[in-house]
Order: sequence, then structure tokens, then C-alpha cells
Amino acid sequence: MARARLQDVADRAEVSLATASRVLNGSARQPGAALVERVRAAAADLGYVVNAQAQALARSRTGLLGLVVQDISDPYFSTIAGGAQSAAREHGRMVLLASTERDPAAERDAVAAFAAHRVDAVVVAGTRWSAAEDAPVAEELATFQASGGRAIVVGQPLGTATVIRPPNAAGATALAEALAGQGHRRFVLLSAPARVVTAQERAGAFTAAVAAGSGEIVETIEQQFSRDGGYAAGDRVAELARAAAEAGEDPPCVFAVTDVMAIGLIARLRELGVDVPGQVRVAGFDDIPTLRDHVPSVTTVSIPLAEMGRLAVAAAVAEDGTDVSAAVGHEVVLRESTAR
Amino acid sequence: MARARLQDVADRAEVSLATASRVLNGSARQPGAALVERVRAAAADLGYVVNAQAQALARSRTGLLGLVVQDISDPYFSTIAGGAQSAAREHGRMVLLASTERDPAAERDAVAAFAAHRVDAVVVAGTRWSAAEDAPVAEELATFQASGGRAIVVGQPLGTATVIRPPNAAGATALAEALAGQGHRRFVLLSAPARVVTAQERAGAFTAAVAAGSGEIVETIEQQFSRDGGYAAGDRVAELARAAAEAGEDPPCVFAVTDVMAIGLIARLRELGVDVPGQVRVAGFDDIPTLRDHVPSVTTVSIPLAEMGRLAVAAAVAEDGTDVSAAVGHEVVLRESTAR
DNA sequence: TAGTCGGTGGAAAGCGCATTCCCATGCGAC
DNA sequence: GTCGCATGGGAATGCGCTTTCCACCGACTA
Repeated sequence: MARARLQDVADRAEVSLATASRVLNGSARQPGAALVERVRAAAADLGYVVNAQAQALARSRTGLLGLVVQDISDPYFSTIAGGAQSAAREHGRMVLLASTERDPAAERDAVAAFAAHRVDAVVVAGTRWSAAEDAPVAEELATFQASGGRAIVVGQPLGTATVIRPPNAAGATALAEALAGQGHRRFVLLSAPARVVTAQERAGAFTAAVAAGSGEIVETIEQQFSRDGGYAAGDRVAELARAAAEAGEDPPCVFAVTDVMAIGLIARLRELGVDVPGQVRVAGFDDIPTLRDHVPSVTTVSIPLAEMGRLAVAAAVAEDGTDVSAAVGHEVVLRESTAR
Repeated sequence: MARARLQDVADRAEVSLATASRVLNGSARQPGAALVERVRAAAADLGYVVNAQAQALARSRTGLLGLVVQDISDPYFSTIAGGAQSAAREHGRMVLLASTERDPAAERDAVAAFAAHRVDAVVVAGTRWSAAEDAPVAEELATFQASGGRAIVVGQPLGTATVIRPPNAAGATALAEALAGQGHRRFVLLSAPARVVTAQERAGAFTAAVAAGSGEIVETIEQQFSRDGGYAAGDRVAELARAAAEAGEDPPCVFAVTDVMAIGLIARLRELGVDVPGQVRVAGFDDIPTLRDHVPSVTTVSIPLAEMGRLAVAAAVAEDGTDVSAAVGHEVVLRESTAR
């Protein structure tokens, strides 16, 4: 059965194409009640389904939103996507999704594909990389904007895109202060490669705040920005713990720049028989849902991921001129893993 | 800057629209090398980006895939989505995403919206509900299929859609056998409301296998299909554990029909001071990543979620006639939570 | 009663591209 | 030297819809 076209509906209702269009698709001009009724009935009889592609072509806007995330199966991004999705639904928009597996080149391709599909706006979520790696996406995004598209970034600035900024610096600072308030003085920084900007922001702010609070970063460990990276750091952290114990010092407090690293680290420490928080304290960042039921429960900085997704969509659909560079909050959540 | 159209490219290359089209979009008929070169150059100069909407209209196929999941922020679905996304990328397809917040009516709307966007195929992932609740989606899907669309379901059958079936029955049976093999005899079934078909399939097969193995289901608890549902069951399970201890019986073994319920249950038991696996044993289903680092680690049935997403997309893009009702495997993973 | 104006319905011109014909050209075969 | 055929390029049509522009009609004012 071929799909009914608007023309078929118009024929059946014995009106013109124009009238049928006005009735069926939120036009400002509504025909008389009798016609409206006839058209509605005809559409229902025929099981008419509007062709969004044709509509898009005629209107030259699609109502589509492009969302590119670095890994949709990662809770960080799926939570953002959830918020974005729900906001999009409220605004009556559909979202095109791309997951790049953390490959900057794939980010570029995704933006290009979205541009081809004439999305009204694209949201790029995830940490930025080095300037060199970011260049291709930035350029693609600039082209997209130049031809009338709107660009939003959830993370760090990229070209002239609107930015929804995770409170990395503020959160890390607050965490450092909270930990200092608990009496921690000797910290280990578990960070990620320099190209991961998010990790650098958190590590940098944490370091500064520790110094300001007369604490000390006794060592910095660099590992992959993942659970396995945290796991890999376990042996070194265990050594540090032992050294501290022998020197009669307080157990060190590790700040892992993301929760998953903290979890991997704790897993390894458990295998090594190092108690958390008895012999080492651990704090993370993000407050992924898992943390709540983790044993020991893990101190972290909670950031409103879903809300950030919503904000991004709000910025994407905003009327021109409305700049929605909203500030997003954070909250330090002290749990067992840093208890003294 | 207005976007360049194919016509602009043709003008600049001094060829006809037809020739430009043939060069730029994989047509079977390729013009002579000289023209190809000229057109390519012109396109590059103008920064030409094909308009996928117009292409879709002219070709009357979009190359779009619709994916509807019940909650994109749930690891179960985001893992499926990850697999689907990666497969779609390999096949050069874009995916339109909808997350329904577990509302059957929203599932219907999502399918309708996808139909309007003329997606080539739609994949509906997630448990089916009661026949009455499923009816609207089923009908919408049937309409979609009648007009040439392809429908794939990840879960249980829905109309005549191709089905990718999670091995709920086989997995639950295997789990029951494995637990019996460990010597467990007295089971508590922690299930969900009858409308959640996935829960019923797992509970039913588990019950049958327990009976076949001369074990016994001493009690069935019905709660929400979520972490909080598991949490809510904690008090009753604690009572059962105490009763068993007083009667000098083996600690009961709880089968929670999904991992998140198992985790919620264990959280509540911990609060109540009931040891797992000392006083109660707990097993789940799905093998969400979290389980690995949970304390105690949780016995479960591992199913290849990402693979299921890939299969769904494979079925969606398959040439007509190729029926890809692939069987998906499962693996029982015995961990600490059921140790004797 | 004539003149105007707001409102209503329809005709038609695109939106950007794929694709079907159709024509011109050049080559080999007879 | 002519005919036939293959090949390459272009004109034109249509995909399904929106929207401007026009014509028309009835009501209201002077």
C-alpha cells in the first residue's frame, strides 16, 4: 500500500492542496470550520502521515537536533543524552544521535553528516582535546554555523559555539576545600593524559586549591581516563600508602579526576589488601549513579548531567538572541571513602 | 552565507545539473574524467554540502534508522544503543533516537514520528507490556510496515516485526541449574509486575527449572522493576533470612529478575545488617558493568547487549529476504553473592 | 447604493536533488 | 563512404509539501 500524499487527502476532501496543508500543519491561517472538518476526516480515512522530509525541504528547516557524544554507553554521556532527549521531546524536536568512540576525527564526520541532514542545531558533548585534534571539528562546526546552523558544546569552548560548561574547576576547588575541612593534608592526584582537557581542568583547580589550603600534592599519577586507568594506578598508590604508614604519616588522600578511575583504583586496592578509607582515602568526580551503592561509598563531586543535556537543548531551540549560557551547579558529596 | 546548491556547483563547473549530480553522488553512470575533475573542484571551492533532505525526497528513501528505547540513561539500553550506533556507522546510516521513559504511549508516538520522517526501518528495544498496552505501538508499527518500512523488535514479539530475543528463558534456566549445582535448594523469587514481560519470562523459566531440579521457591516477592523495587524488598528478605536461620535451614537464595533489583536489595540488606552471602544469597540478571566492582560481586546471567543492538541494525539494513533472527547467547557468571 | 475592506479558498511557484529521456558525437563495420 | 551503435551530456520532470499571490465574496461604511 503506497502512502497517501497530501494531494490525495485534498482530493478526497474536495479542497485544494493549499487548504489541506493549512488544516493539517499548524499554519497561522485556518480555513473555515466546515472545510477543516472535511480535511481532517479525509486524512483519517486515508491514514495520512505527513512526510517530514518534504516538509523540511519546503520549509527549509528540519526541526532536527544533532547530538554527538563520545560514547553513548558510558553513563556520563547517556545521562546527558537522557536529559537532552527529554527536553527535545518537550520542544517537539527529534534528535539524531552519533557516538564517536572518543575519536576526534569521528566527531568531525558526525558534524558533517548532521550538516548534510540540515539539522537546525548540533550539540557536541564531551571533553575537548588538544588544539590540533580539535581543529577539524571546530572548522566543520564553523562552516555549519556560517550557513545558519546553531552550535552548542557541552564541555569546553570550541570555536564560537555556545558553551554549557561542567563546573570542573569550581567543583574540584570545592572538593579540595571540603577535604581540607575534614583534615586531609597529603594528596595524591590521579589524572589523565594532557590532551584530556576535562581532566586538566579538574586537576589544575584541585592543585591550586590544595596549595591555597596549605595542603600538599605528594605525587601525581597519570593514567588512562577510564576504570582501567584507575586500576592500573593501584599498585603505586598502595606503595605510597605503605610508605606513609611506615613514616607514621596520615594515610594519603587520592583525588581521581573521574569516578570510574576511582572505582578502578579501589578495585585494585582491594585486591592488594589495602583498606579504603583505612589506609588510603579516595575521592572521585561526577557522581555516577553506581557510586551510591558502592562499598565503600565514594566521595565525589555531583554535577547535574541530565540538566546539562536539557540546557544544551534549550540553547539549541532558543529564539535567536536568547543566549543561554547558564551556569551549572555542583555539590560535594562526602562519603565513606574519605572518612578519617 | 547561504549554502551552495548542487546547481551552483554545476554552474561553476560549467556542466549541467545532471552531470554534477552523477559525479557527486555515487551514480552508476560516471561522466568523463575531465568533467569529474571540474565538478569535484567546483564543489570543494564552494564548500558544497549535499542536502540529505532533498536527496531523500528525490530518491524516496532516507537512509535513516529509528531507534526507540525505554530509557537511554539506563545502562541496559545505552549498551544496546551503543552497539546499534556502532553498527549503523559501519553501514553508513544515521540513527534517530527516541527515549520513552517506559511509557507505552510514548513508544507509539515515537514510531509515528519516525514514520513521518520516513525512516527506512525502526528498532523498538525493551520489554513488551500487556497486550492491551502494546496494541497502539503494534498498530502503528503495522501501518509503518504496510507502507514499506521495516520493523525490528529487541525483546518480545510485537506484530510481525523481526525479533531479536534476549535469552531470558534460557538464561534463567541455566542460572537455576548452576545455582542448584552449587547446592542451593531454597529460593526466593524477586520479580516485577505481571505487565513486565521480560520479568515474567525470567521468573517463569527460573521457577520451572527450580522445580525440575527438585529445588523449591519458598516465596515470591513482587516489586517495581528497578533499583528501588529491590530496595523495597529488603525488609521481607531479611525476615525470611532470620526465619531460615532460626529453623536451622540453609540461607535462602534470592533470584532478582534484573541486576538493578539485586543491587537495591543488597543495599537494603546491608543497612539491616544482613550479610550477603552469609545470611542470604543473591543472584541477578543482565550483567551490567557495575556488578564487576560491586561488593560483594554479584552472580548473574550475562547477555550480549551491544551485540543485540548490532544484530537489530543488521536486520534493519539487510537486503530484502535476508531474515536475521539470530539467536543470542548467554553465560552464567557465578560470583561472591551466591557463594556457600 | 456604490465603494472598501477583511476574510477565505485556490493556483502556482518553488525547496534541492535524482533520474528518465533524448540528442549529438564519434567510432567501427560493412 | 554510409549506416548503426555505443557513449557522453543535458533538458525536463517529479519527489511531497509550504507559501505567496490572486481572485472572489459578503459585509460594512459613507
